[in-house]
Amino acid sequence: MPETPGAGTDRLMELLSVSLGAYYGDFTVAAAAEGLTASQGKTLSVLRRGPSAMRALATTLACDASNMTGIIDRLEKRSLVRREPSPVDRRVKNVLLTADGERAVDAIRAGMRTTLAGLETLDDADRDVLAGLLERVFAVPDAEPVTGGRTP
Amino acid sequence: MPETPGAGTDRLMELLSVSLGAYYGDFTVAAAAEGLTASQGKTLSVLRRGPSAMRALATTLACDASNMTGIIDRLEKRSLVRREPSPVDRRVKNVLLTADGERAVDAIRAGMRTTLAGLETLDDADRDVLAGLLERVFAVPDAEPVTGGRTP
DNA sequence: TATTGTTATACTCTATAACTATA
DNA sequence: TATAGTTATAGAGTATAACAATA
Repeated sequence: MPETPGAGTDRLMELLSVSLGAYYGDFTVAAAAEGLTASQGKTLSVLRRGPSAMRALATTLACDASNMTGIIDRLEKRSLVRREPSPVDRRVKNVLLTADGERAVDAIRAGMRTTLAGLETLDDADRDVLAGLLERVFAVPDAEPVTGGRTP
Repeated sequence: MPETPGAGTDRLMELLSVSLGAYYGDFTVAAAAEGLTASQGKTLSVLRRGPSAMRALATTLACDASNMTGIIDRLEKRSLVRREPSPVDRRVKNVLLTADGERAVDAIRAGMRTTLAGLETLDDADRDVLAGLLERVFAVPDAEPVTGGRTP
């Protein structure tokens, strides 16, 4: 039972700030090597998981829907993504990655050498532990208490 | 001995990407609550560790020196930072946080409720483990092999 | 000569508001 | 009426190139 909630939190917040800052810097440099901005790279990364409507994309990227138009415009001009009208709702447009877009995402990931090198220093067990902790802290692990579940 | 280097790396990279997105989103919202952009908030956070010359600040924030002029201009206009000529080199200007600037940084950190809540789910032991792993992966643990060090 | 900070420029990102075409 | 995507606009971030002051 931690007596002082938030006691060791300050140090971890600082460490997260530095760590994720390093990750973000690495990502930005790798994206720039492909001639892409961080936002463009992030957009492509999200689309790597599958097609998405403009609105959903904006929600995922936590930006206003009006931004997506410009970002997707520029990516489409470079043939990295493609807009496609939804078959079920004529208002929505789905965005999908082209083959070139997939290649770009992979190139960015492969170009994150600092981060990759850092991860290589961990063995499989450590990776599992880190993954588990990150999931608990950030993935908000279906935190809702199951209806009717026990509350000791 | 990991037979397949990079095997479990993909999943971790994906997880880091999601974690960073969550952290950064939380930070951006908390900064916006103070009327600050993410870049401004990041700049203030860096200055929380101590004063810094314009050039050093740009290096830390991984952006061009010319950007800092505008960012610091806007922060200074709001009395969150102050420029001060260096006593030792008349070319350099040191930037320091004002009392209001310190308050703003603290408010941002306190406003990152999602991240703080996530960290609260960890007990002290877990926090130590996470901190240790992050340091190993990102802090670039003086990776250079000590000259003359053993290479088993 | 090299470096620090700044300016000028151009492009991208970002949110707000208003518009259109659907639903 | 409500929603998806777009446009217009304005402010902020970003890199490049050029500059003055200083080292």
